[in-house]
Amino acid sequence: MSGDHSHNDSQIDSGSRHNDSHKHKDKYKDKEHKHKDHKKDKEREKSKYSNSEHRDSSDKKHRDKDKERLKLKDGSSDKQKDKHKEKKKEERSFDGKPKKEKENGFESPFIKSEPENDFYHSPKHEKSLKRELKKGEAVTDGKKKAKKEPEEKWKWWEEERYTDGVKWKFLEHKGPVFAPPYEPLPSNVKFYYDGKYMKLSPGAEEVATFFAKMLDHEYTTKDVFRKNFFKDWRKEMTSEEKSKLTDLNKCDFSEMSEYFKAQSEARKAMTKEEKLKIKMENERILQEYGFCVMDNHKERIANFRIEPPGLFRGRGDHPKMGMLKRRIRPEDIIINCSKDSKHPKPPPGTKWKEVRHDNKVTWLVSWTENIQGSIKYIMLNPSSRIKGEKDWQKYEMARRLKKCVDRIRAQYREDWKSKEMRIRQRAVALYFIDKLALRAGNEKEEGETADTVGCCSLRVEHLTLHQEMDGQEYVVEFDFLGKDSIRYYNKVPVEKRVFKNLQLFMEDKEPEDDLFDRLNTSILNKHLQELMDGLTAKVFRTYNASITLQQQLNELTTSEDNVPAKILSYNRANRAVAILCNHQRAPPKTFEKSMQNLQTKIDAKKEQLADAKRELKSAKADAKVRRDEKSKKAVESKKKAVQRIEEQLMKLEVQATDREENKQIALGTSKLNYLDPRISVAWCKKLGVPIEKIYNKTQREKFAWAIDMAEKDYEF
DNA sequence: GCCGTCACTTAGTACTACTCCA
DNA sequence: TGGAGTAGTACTAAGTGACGGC
Repeated sequence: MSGDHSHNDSQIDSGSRHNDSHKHKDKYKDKEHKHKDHKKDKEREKSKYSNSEHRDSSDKKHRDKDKERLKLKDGSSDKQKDKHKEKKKEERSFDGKPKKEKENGFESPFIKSEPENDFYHSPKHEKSLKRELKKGEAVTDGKKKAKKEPEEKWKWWEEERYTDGVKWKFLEHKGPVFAPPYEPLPSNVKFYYDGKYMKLSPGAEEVATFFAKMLDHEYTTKDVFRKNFFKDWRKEMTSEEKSKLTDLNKCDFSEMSEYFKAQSEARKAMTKEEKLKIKMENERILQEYGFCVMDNHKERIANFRIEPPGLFRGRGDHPKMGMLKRRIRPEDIIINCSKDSKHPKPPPGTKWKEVRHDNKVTWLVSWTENIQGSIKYIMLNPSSRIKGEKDWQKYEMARRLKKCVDRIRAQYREDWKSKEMRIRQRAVALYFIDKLALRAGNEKEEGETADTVGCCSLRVEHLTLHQEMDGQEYVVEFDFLGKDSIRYYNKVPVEKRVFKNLQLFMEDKEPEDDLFDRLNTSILNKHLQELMDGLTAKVFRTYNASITLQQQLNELTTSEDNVPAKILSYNRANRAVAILCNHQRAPPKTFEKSMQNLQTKIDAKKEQLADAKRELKSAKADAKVRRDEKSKKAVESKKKAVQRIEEQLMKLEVQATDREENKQIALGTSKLNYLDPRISVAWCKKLGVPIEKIYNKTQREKFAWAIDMAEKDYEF
């Protein structure tokens, strides 16, 4: 962590999703949130796609103990062979100099493309799928798979980038995949109202099945959920149904629920052949709809399926939980592609809402959802050029912050003393964002979402000031619900001046009043913009996460450690970041059981080790008496056995420690979104840890740019 | 300067497919 | 070989922040 950046373990221990209820703010207005139709069409129509256009610390106890243990054996065999090909010595800059103009012949290239496509489209691929299933070979990580990865990947990071907001010049795709139509229930699956069988109309039946599918979920017991569901369900009923079905409590969905459970079981029990058939069909759909062509390159689409209808499941105490998420039809869909591409066709007898050609945006398909009125998009996979460039840019921005963060910190410390309240508030808020990695905290429309806050939207009730606590002075106790209604709980000692300011901000205020009443994210970001070009509140999160990882890796790992020890340390560094960013998860349902199993394994291994040691001892004694070759060999083999078991035991123990420490912490979020991948790549290269130990296949694809460009001496 | 809209990133969870071990 | 446990993936909600109009 940077400088005084510390956080409290209590953050995780007590962290959980909470259902606080809060009073409403006056300033919120009760407005219908509706989106107007898009306006800039004319402008968009003007877009040109000419090719000639420019291309432009609680861990410490464990840590020491485990390290000691792991140091015992250095798996020198684990040392990675230096397989990295020679690369440019200089680190490439994001704004790197333009390379040679690339020729762009944007004729519809769905068919032609990289070698991998040929593979996927060939009968050979189908055969290989079948073979895999037959052999039970994994279509995941591992040696077998590694061979299949195409040799030549497009290195977009070595090419020139577009400027002036142009995202692409050619874009062709097949449009979205719609949710399958509703299949009515078989006649033997019945719905009962007030104990009596009732045949539902298809529309009402479909919505009823959404509820039935969730019957075992806690959601369906919540009043808000039930109320919203029933209200929306009634809208789908015939007038006759409406008059009869007036009380949700009298509705009996149990047969439906049983039917879906049985279906799910049947799916699990399918034969290999049936499963293969489904797999192949999915693969076919993926091949047809899962890729697009963007500027002569075939790119993977992230979410090409339209969200199916169902019941809205908000997070936390969401006022709209249970509402009906309606079915999206072609008439709701806006297609975005280039003029000169082969436009996707709507299903027979239907029309798209609109086909537009806006190359200033990255999305392929969009529609407006009915719950919040927000727009949903189909976009490209994280491994695509368009996402990768943005990611790279994000980390470059964070690195720029690194260069001026001292000046910014000095400035906000100075501002704590300002005569102006708004400046003091801004400075204290920025201090929290920097020190605690809090999110900016945009204002939210009341009644539309769960009551969650970020830094700028903190209320008086979210903080408790302690002049002294647990032997520390000026402690601020935070307790609020952040994004996704994840609880943020932390006790932080702050500087006296911050403490005094907070007292001032809270003076004469009610608990539900804003802590920073003279501040919002727009004001804060405008100020940050003045301090550094492009700086916003969220850059601090990226910066602090990445710098923390780098510092922790330096602190925790040495080249003498063996690979498992290094990985344990990496996970601990990753964990420090996850704690800083408050990335939590619900403990896995099977956690206790799996820990028990692991402990059983450890105990058995210990016994096995004791046995092996005894055998070694007796073999030694035997060899001493006999003094022949045979007994010498026996001693050697027993020694090896002991060694092998010790290694196995160590591995299990490391696994147990790692799992225990990860119980409530989600490492994935920070790894994927906050940690400059070049830090991890450089660390792997420097310490001889295979990159596969840190990043799985998907992650390696996302971070291909970093894996290719970062050398072992890379510094964030 | 405020507000609404839009585009895009970040987030946790549910489900599925795979691995490993008896 | 089958089942339990887990890692990986798909899904989609919930944030951030830019921008334009009034």
